[in-house]
Amino acid sequence: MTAQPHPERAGVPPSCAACPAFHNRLCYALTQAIAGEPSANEPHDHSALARRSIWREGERLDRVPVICQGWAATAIAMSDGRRQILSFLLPGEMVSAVLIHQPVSQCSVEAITDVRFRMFPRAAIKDALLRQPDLAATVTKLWTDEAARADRLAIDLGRRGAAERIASLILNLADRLQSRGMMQGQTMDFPLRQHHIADAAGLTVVHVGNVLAEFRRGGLIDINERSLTIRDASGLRRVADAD
Amino acid sequence: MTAQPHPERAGVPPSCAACPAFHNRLCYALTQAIAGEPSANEPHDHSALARRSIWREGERLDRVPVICQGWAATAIAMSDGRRQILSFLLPGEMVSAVLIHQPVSQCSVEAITDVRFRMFPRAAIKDALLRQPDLAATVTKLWTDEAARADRLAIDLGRRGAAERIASLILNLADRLQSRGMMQGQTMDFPLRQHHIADAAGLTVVHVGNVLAEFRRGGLIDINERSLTIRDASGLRRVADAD
DNA sequence: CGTGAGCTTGACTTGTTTCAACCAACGTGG
DNA sequence: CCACGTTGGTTGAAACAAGTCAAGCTCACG
Repeated sequence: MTAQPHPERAGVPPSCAACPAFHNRLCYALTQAIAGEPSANEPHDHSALARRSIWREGERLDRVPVICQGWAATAIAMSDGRRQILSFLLPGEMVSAVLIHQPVSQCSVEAITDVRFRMFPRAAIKDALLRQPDLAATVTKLWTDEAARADRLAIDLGRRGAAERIASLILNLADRLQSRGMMQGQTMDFPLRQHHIADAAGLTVVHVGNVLAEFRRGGLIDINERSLTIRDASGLRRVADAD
Repeated sequence: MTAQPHPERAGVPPSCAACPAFHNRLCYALTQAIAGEPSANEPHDHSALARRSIWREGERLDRVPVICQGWAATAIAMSDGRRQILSFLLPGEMVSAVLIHQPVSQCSVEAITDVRFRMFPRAAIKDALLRQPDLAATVTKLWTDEAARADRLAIDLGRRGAAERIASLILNLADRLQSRGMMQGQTMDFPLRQHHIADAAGLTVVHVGNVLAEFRRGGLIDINERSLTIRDASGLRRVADAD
C-alpha cells in the first residue's frame, strides 16, 4: 500500500490511527460526526489477514465498517461454490451504506490484502444523520454511488463480453486508485489474483488468464509481481467500451 | 390487469384514483405523507402507452414516480443497441428510491403494458422524510430491498445459466404478483415479450425462446395469449436453484 | 391486403467452460 | 538444508452453452 500523501492533506488533522493517508475522508468525517453524539461510543479498529473472510453472509453487525488500509471485496456465495464479487473495496470506502440501516449483511466480505478497518457504532451514525445535514448528504452520496455501481455491474455481466468486462474492471480500479493518489504514473499495486477477477467478471479463472495474456500480447497492459501497468490506455478503453 | 381486491382493503380508504386495487400501499402512504407538508403541491397522475418509453437515461425528474397500474421496466441501453433490464416494476412499486435524492435518472423507464403512474414532488417527500419517522422507515425498506434485488441480479447474470435465470425470473414475478393478489391460482397475466425476458436475463431472444420451449415440453409451464401458468412449481424451483 | 411485431425452428459459428497437465514461487516441517 | 504441499499462473484440446443468421409462421392492425 504505497499510498502517497494526498495533495489536500496539508493543514487538516489526521483522524484515524489506521488511516495513514488522508485520502480517507470518509473515516475522518464519520469519526468527527459521531464524536459529539449522545449515543456515541468509540469506534473500534480491527485488522484482518489477506485471504481471510472478515464476515459472512447473514451475520449480524452492530457496527458499520470503513476500510482504512488494504483491499477487500464484497461477495455472494452459492451453496455449490460459485461466487460473485459485487465490489472491490479500497481504502476510504464503506463496505456498504445499506449497513447503516440494515444490521444483517446480505453479502460476505473478505480481505484481499491485509486489511485494517474501523467499525462505527450504528446507533451513533443514525443519531448523527438526524442532526448533521452534511453527514446525511455524504451518506446519500454513498447510497446513490452504490446504486450506480450495481447498475453498471448488471449491464457488464449481462451484456458485455469477457474482454470488455476485464478491461473496464482494470480501468475502473485505476480511476479509483488515481483519485486516492495511489497510482504511480500508469502503474498501480495490483493485489488481485486471477480468481478475484474471475469472480468479479463472472468468468472462469482459465478464461481470465487467457484474456489477460491476450492483453499482454497486445501491448495493452503489463502485470508482474502484484503490480499492473497500463501500457496503452486508449487501446484498453477501446476494448472496454466496445459500444 | 385483473387485480383482485386485496384482503386487507376492507375499512381502509382508497387514496389514488389511478390505483383501483388496494395493493398499492406505497402510493397511499406517500399521498398521505406529503399532504400535510408546507412545500406540498399535488401529485400528478400520468399514463403511458404500452411499449413507449416513459423517460430516458439522463433526463431530469423533479417528481418521484410510483407505478399504479400495469407493468413497466427500468433499463440501461448501450449505444450499440444492447440493453439490460434492471427490474420489472409492478403496481405499487416506486421506480427507484434513489430518485428521492438524485434528480437525474441513470436508467430509462419504459411501459410494458399501458401504465398509469403517480408523480410525487421530490421536495415534499424530502420534507416529509424529516418529520415522519414511519415514512422514513418505509423508504429505508425500499432502499434495502432495491439493493438486495441488485445483488441478486448480479449473481444471476454472473454465475447462473440461462435456464436458471429464466426460471427464477418467472418464480420471482409469480411471488410478487401473489403478494398483490394478482395470481389466479397458478396462473398470472404475463405481458412480457420474449425480448423483455432476454434483456432482463442477459440472453438473446432466440435462446430465450428455446429455453421457454424446453420448459413447456418439460411440463413446467404453459404460456398462451399473455398469460403464464406454472404447471410444476417444484420442478421449476429445482431448475431455478441449481445450487 | 399488406406490413410489422412476435414466435418458432434449424444449421452453423463463436465464446466460454471444463478437464488436464505442467511450472514457478513460497512456506513449512523434518 | 531439503522434501513437500499449497497457491497461483500458463497452455492446449475437447465439450458445451449461447449467439448469429435465416426462413417461415401467426396475428393484429391500419
